[in-house]
Amino acid sequence: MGRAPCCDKANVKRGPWSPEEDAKLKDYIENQGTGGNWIALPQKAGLKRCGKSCRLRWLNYLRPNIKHGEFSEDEDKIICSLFASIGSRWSIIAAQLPGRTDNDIKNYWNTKLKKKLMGFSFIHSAQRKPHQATLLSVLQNSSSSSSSSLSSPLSFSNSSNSYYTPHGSFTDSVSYSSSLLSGNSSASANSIFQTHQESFMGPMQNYQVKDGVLMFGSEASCSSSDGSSNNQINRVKEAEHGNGTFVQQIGVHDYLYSTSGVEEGTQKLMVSSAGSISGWTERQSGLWAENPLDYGLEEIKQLISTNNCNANSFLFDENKTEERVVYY
DNA sequence: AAGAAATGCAACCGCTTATAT
DNA sequence: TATATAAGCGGTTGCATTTCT
Repeated sequence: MGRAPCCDKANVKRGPWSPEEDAKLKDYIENQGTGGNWIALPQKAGLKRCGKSCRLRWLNYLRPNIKHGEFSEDEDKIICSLFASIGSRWSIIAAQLPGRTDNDIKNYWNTKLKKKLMGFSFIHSAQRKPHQATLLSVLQNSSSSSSSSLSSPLSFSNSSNSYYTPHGSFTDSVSYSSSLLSGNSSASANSIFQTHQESFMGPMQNYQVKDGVLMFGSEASCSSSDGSSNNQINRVKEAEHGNGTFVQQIGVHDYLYSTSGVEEGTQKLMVSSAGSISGWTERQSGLWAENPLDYGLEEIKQLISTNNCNANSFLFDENKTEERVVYY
């Protein structure tokens, strides 16, 4: 037996919202708030809508500071890089782009950004080896404007000995991740990561999935060759230390997290199966490979195609043969 | 100019997760 | 601890608009 529907679908209006409905919802929420109960809200606000529909309308369209319109190059970079690291976790990606909604980003990715990336690949595929085209260069070259420094909360680099380092507003997600890291595993995220692990070759060899945690780098290389010590890595433990910091134990190694920023050492990126991203200070050097997120275009393409592997909606429609000729 | 195809995006659906009881 | 319910989320759909033939 399935769960009860959230509303009586026969008695709720569906489809596009009218300006009058928008005004009613906006007025009500601005004056009364949501009251923490979306299900009851439409009746109170005098709307013949499902609570879920109201919530969606508010979050995606009516709430203040929503940014509509063109995405900037910096936003493109953030979206692509995060997609490459965590997949289609749109809400997490949206959290790094103030004013953007997950729905907006999802639509933008599906309709434009994917094509932008792949279109670049089409242009350059005859000029360079696939793995030489990093994500960064793709984005930079696909833009007429070249920005040397980014104002985004993420920094990017395609040089050696550099990292994709969460900082600035990204530290927000550290505290966010601390809750997610506590064992909520997402099957879909796991499967995505595992699929990626199988799919990625070359530059992406330097990460692995361990007990639901995607780990960039070459941790396996520090394990004993017989693999026995791998078992020690499998358990993730964490302990709150107050004042915004906590220590996470991954097998035999401890990592210090801080909501106030990374204090010392080398910043690293970890993505848990729940999709959280954390920067941390590595206490023990030599565990991780460099450039964990210096994704090549091929990896992005693989990722895109893997995410759509069972769908007719692969990046390019089967009927659109022009692009397919390039890649297959 | 008209019809077809492609595109973009708002909204819906249903599953998962979080929370209250 | 188990169960019920609401919220959150990502995938998908449907329709209006734009572009192509």
